[in-house]
Amino acid sequence: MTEPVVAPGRARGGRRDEILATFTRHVAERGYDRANFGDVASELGMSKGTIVHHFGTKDRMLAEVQERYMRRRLAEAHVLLARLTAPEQRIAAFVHAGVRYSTEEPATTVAFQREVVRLTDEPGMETARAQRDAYRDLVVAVLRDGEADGVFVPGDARLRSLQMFGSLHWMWTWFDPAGRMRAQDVAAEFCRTLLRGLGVGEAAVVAAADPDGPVARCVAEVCAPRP
Amino acid sequence: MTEPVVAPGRARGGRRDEILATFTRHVAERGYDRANFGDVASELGMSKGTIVHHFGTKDRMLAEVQERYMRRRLAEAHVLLARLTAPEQRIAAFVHAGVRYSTEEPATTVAFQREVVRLTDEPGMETARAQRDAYRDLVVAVLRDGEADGVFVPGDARLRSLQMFGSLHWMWTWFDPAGRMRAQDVAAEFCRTLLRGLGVGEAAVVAAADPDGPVARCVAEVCAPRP
DNA sequence: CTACTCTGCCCGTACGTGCGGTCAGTTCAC
DNA sequence: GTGAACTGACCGCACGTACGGGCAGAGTAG
Repeated sequence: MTEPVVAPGRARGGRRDEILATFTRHVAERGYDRANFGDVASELGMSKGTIVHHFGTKDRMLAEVQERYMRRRLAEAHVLLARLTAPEQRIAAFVHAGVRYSTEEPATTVAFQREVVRLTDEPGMETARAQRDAYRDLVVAVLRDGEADGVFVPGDARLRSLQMFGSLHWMWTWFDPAGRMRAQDVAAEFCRTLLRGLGVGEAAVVAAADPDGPVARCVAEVCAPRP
Repeated sequence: MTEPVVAPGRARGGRRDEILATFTRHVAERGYDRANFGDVASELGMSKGTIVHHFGTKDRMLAEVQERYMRRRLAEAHVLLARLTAPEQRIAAFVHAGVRYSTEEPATTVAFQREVVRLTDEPGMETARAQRDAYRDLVVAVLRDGEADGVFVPGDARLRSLQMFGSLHWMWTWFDPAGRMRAQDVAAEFCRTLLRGLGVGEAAVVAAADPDGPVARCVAEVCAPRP
């Protein structure tokens, strides 16, 4: 699950990343409130104090998880937007990417989605909230552009983005990466229903949703686990 | 916010309902883990012991919240299915009803949606889980029927139901019943995108999604706050 | 090379607090 | 009398975090 970071013994940055990864997994499994330093520390064979030394408080640890996650997602989103230009392809890419994360980095994704609500009010989450809003704005802009181009039927772009994010963010409650259903097939089905719902023609829908099509391949390249 | 139940003093069933309502609101606002007996009790001007006397444990309180909520939703769903027969109308009714709850009973709805995940594993939640599954099965059945009738384009009915529930269950993170946006308009937009995505013809889509149309009116009657 | 110091990583413990739940006992309606 | 509603004091525990110190490696003066 957690790849060996650098080498045994003293790794660059110490065990900081290791702590963060384990904490993330615990948040994913039990939620933030029930995740605690003691369990993380004992699982890693270290002291609670070590965690405090590296991160200070629990809040900040969660904030760091969220910020790291959103930073990667934002970076990838910009690359995808640069490579794909058709509105329906761009939307499809967001969906494929959103679903893909659930298998690629299940722990981080679930941890993020479980605790997004803390972005809205909790102090210290301003950065992560801004990142999340920026991401949503990217999607809204694509929906507006597509609408202006006549690719999507007129409608409320913000509501549509929320409808789309809802489907994706809810996945953590039912999707099992180890289950029978493949992530790509979920993405394809979601894409088809969504794009068709936006008024995209059937041929373009099928092409953009295809789990082996150009959009999905592009997403696979961009979102590949970093080397 | 909380309507005066019966009369001051000794109400039928004691203050049990009052406790449950306040607890529900606290769960909606802070989540289950951060909701505690002390705050509920002091807000109601009673002792913690009273709450324990009525409900035993915190788990059971949550279970009762979930079960009451799902019981009402299931009852209404059956009425709606009896009154509406066209697949696209039935799906639209589920969406309208789902959105409507967010304004009609914000506390209960948010409390339920925030903590649905506990239905999957936590013991003592079997009843609520069964109710939730039954509800989802109703939707899946409608999707399958519509598919068989040729109203919906072929696809994975279970995935589609999850896509739909995702959009609705996510609402608690962004929808503000007191905000500018009306629930009915959210429902209309969601309906339009979803039904169109299922392959329903444009005329039927517009009719079923109309916030003042027959489907919405039917839902309003059935889901009216009980007298 | 040696000795000394500085610094960042890490440990173990202890403290304070908040919370779920218990219990013995009181009040009150019937 | 009987039983339900209710109280308030109390317990035990889990958890976040503060704190003091240990230890190894880098830098530096001699």
